[in-house]
Amino acid sequence: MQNSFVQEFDRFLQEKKLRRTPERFKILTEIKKIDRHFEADDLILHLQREKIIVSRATVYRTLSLLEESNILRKFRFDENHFHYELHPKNSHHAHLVCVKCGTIIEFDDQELEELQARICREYRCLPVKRTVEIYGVCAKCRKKEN
Amino acid sequence: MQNSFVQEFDRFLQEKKLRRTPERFKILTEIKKIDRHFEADDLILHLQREKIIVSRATVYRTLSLLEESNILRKFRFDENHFHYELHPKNSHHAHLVCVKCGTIIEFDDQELEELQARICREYRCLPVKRTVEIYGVCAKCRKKEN
DNA sequence: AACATTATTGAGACCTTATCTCAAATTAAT
DNA sequence: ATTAATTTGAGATAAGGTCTCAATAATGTT
Ligand SMILES: [Zn+2]
Ligand SMILES: [Zn+2]
Ligand SMILES: [Zn+2]
Ligand SMILES: [Zn+2]
Repeated sequence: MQNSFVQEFDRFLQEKKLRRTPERFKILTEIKKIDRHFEADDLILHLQREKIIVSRATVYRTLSLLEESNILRKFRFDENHFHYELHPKNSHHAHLVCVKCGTIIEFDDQELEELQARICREYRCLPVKRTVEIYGVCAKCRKKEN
Repeated sequence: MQNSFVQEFDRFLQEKKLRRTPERFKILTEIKKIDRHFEADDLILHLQREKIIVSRATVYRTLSLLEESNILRKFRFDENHFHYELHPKNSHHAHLVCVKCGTIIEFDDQELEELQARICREYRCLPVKRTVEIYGVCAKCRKKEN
């Protein structure tokens, strides 16, 4: 089941007549080892630590491909870099982000599914995706403050 | 009523013991002339056209102050620059963004108010703000495609 | 009004993140 | 093995925004 990402990527590359290079698979394999949300820099560090030598350009290019193939989801919180996460199929979710410590809590957003559908119907818009982020001070940080 | 933004900013600056410089007010005045959403670059262009000479650094610094004083709201859509808009008090709204032409449609998100409250209660989180963006292909762009 | 104090400004350097360029290396088809 | 087309890596470049610091200007005090 974890490995299905590799198969999926493989299929994607074949379909698009792109090449199945070792670099691409090494990167995906490393991503699987990282916990849910990560940034490009995290990934580059992980690769370096594992002595997997891949250029920064290739990392970014592969991230794009993984996004295109719906294996990764790309997010932007209030910072100026992106976050990525392995895309759990069929499971849209939204984020609760602590403005103090940066902790990201995920929550299910079934009712947002309906909101999106309704709004798009109303404006005759073809829905593509959505981002829903709530920012606040998490329980831990609130304790610390008091 | 439009002018209340200036008064509000004035009050904010006084309270924070910041200085009420001509630059700051010229920038806010220019912002009021721009339609709803704008980017820093838009603003800088507008100022140049009106021969209002203010440095880029000051524009950015003033934008921060205006955000801090809740006169502006700062957004990031899927691009890598920010959007700003005059913050219509008490009127939260969310955005529907066309992925083809970039058109931004605003919609009311009263029901998201409740979602935010509920989620924050659940995670004992103190809500600060939220961003809700739906991306899709707008009616116009869909027509063009067919 | 002049002074002292402190904040603000502007010009350009700098930073971060990400993308682009192009020659060299690799893949995959024949 | 040969060939054609894609991919890679190193470093240049771009975009967007922030920082630095000397010069300037606002405010409070006399
Ligand atoms: Zn926190
Ligand atoms: Zn997530
Ligand atoms: Zn459109
Ligand atoms: Zn808006």
